[in-house]
Amino acid sequence: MTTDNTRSDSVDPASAIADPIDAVRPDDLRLEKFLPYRLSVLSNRVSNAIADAYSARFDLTIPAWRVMAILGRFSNLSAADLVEQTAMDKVAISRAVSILIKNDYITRSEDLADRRRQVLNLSELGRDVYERIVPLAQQYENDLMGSLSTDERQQLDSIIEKLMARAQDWANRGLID
Amino acid sequence: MTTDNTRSDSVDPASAIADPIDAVRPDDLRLEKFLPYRLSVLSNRVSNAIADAYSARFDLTIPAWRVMAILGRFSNLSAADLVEQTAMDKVAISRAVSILIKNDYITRSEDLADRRRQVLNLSELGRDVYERIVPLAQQYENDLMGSLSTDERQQLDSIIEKLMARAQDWANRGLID
DNA sequence: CGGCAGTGGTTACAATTGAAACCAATCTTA
DNA sequence: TAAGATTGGTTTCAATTGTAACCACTGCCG
Repeated sequence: MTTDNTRSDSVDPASAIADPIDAVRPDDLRLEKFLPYRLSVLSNRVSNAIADAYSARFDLTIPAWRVMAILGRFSNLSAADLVEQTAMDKVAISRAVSILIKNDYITRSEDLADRRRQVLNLSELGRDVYERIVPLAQQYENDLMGSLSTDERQQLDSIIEKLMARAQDWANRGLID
Repeated sequence: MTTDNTRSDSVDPASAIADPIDAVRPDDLRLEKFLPYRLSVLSNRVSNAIADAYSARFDLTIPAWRVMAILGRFSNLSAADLVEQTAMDKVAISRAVSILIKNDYITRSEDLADRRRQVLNLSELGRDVYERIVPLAQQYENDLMGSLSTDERQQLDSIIEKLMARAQDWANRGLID
């Protein structure tokens, strides 16, 4: 029996004549309007759909795909470079790289100048796969963007930048308190 | 040595005089412009910041907080009702509920009409905590929204709805192929 | 009624993720 | 050039999450 909570059980009798709008707790939080919640649901839906597509077609996880996406554009990167470019942490990179090597999608070679570093590149097979994934990814992107007007696409772009910057502040300066 | 991949190694000599713009592979994918990636990074940053705040102050995970947020507004819900309202699956709900009960934030009672169902409500303690979390959540929301103009807030709202609907389509109709 | 399909919810187990410890190589500085 | 600090990357172990199987109960149909 889903019932709205009214204030009836906690309201002070003296204010019982208050405006009816008060019948809904003024500072309840509507989860479905709460931005962090909505972002999370949206992002999960999108990511899950795409993850399914990649794994079905190429046996790739999203982290592994991200690494491929970067290595498709830039060559001779180290794992640390990938950390910079992907917003993933080094453990995730390490795991993605080891999967990709097992699949022969990328190659790893020592950096003779600094023997801690490993130099990563797409293999030929990896390049082939990359060239087949990119259109698929773009198809998803286009399909999403297709639900927006040209104006909305620009708006979204700039809105995301602003929100990202704000959330980044939180991480840097410490949280709101 | 981070080097841009140019087409120099794969370009056909006959087209070497092509427009210089062609020096960047035309169908590379720029991860940092790719909407699913950006959504994921943004959502994770926001969620992590908030999760830290909730867990530090109230020992609550995000799933548990979502359950509280719903129970703060609606009473006498079953776990199945929560599934409907939160976009979480029933296992996640079950786990969140058991944590909340352990914390004495919610109460669980049998539904005599249907003995499979459990009726969930905030406890008094839970209501107190709820009333302290809501302002915190709103502070995060306001802080995020504070980086946007009034117009942008409306735009974002409608853009999210559209993207959500599209992503929902993917889940329903099966993926793009 | 008796059987069986469907619902509400939990449990068990595997896969994924995160944090910290760790190893190896390099850099710094005395 | 030896000692400690730093960097690059992997491993280990615990916590979180996802999937499937499961149990208990209800509701339907013969």
